[in-house]
Amino acid sequence: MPAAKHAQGPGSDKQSLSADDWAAAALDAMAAGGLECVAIEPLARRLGVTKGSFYWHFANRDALIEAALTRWEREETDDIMVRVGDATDPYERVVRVFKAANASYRSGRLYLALAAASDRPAIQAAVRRVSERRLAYLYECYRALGLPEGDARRWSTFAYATFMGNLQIRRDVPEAIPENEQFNDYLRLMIETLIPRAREEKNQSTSGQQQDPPLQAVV
Amino acid sequence: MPAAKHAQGPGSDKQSLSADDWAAAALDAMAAGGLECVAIEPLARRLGVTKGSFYWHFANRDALIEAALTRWEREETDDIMVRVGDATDPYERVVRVFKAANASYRSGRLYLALAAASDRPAIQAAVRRVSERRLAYLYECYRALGLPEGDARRWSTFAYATFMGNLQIRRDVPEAIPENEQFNDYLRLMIETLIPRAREEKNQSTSGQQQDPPLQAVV
DNA sequence: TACACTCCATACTAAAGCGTATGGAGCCAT
DNA sequence: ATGGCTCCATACGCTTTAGTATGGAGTGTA
Repeated sequence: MPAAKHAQGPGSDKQSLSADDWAAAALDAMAAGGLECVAIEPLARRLGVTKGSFYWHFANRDALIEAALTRWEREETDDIMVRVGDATDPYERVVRVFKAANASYRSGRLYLALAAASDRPAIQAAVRRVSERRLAYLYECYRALGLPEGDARRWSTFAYATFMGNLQIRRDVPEAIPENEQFNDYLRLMIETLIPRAREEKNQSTSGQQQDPPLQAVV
Repeated sequence: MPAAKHAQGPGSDKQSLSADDWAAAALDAMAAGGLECVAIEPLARRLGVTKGSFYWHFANRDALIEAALTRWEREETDDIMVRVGDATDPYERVVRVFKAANASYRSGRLYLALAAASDRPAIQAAVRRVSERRLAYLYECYRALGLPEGDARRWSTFAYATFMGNLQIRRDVPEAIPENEQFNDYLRLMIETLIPRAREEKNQSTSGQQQDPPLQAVV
């Protein structure tokens, strides 16, 4: 199960855990059961080693959490870059962000688990940085769509809130989120409602869901 | 600090904790620091007693959590009833729900803390019931606004996602939520966007925030 | 006065988790 | 082959917490 890739060793790449393996395992445990599940001995059992391994790679539990947060922030940034890709059209960028936000289960659960650790300042700071980065990205998209500062600020916050709320609903009441074709209708409603340009160009009705070009499923 | 109201005792109402006092303290700890903060000895210290008191009122920690959940569900129901009040107009009802969702700090933190305890089936079930109840209420509001089933389903889920996301943003990135008059603009944008009747009757522009009747602040 | 009941304090056990100390197996160099 | 380095196992101590056992102060009742 462990990736077992050596970090600085030149030759040997057999069975030898790296610090990053521990960080990855910590994130997995975090996404599965929250911060309290990031315990050293259970993680060691999951990795097939004992505490002796952990305390060679890390000074203490906080160091592990720190490393996991660093890895998480990098994952999040890479994720956005990959999913948004090379889209230059701001409308297309927001659409892709929207689809991405509803696509990855693990990413959503991880964010919610980390954000719930409100008593850890380091975690709180990382969560804040990630959210601020996303909000700033959305804000720039709305600016590029031609909205003035105030409107862009409001629309981007509005849109981000809807992203986050969908994550929450999907975790807490999964059956409330439509599936398959129903989900496409739901996604289209949010996209058309939350991107002003879409509303201006495509229709002027209030529900508009039958004559628009279909969006392909994202899951 | 403890309310010290006797439950079944006829005469004495001096210093004597009831089970509900423990449940209330558990919810407070939950809202402040999550489920892991619901520990018996710390709670006892906060209440000015020892574990002996706790294990007289409850069989074990799970029983306390169960009682706290019951109290929470009742609080949530009462809260909605009180805040929505006697409004019969569905538009007004949704507006009030929206304002209420952004009004109570503690309620939002409590929901997020409970929903983060994904490893406790009892908590997960209570969170699901509360969310389903809110979603059903919103759905009926949108139905009363004249929307067909599919549209009402999508709009109510959309709106609820936005509620929840705003709670999350307010906890994780507080400065991202506008304040004072800026907040009123933000609130108005969401309300007008998320309630079809408002968009139909009031304006056809895309941002519309300067000539509408002002909404009073809710905080 | 004797008894019972309510509510809580104190003193334990057991388990889980963090952290430390130490040694040891494998490998590489000289 | 000897020493040194990397990575980990084992054993221990410490703290926190759940849970139990027991007794005791206060109050009411016969």
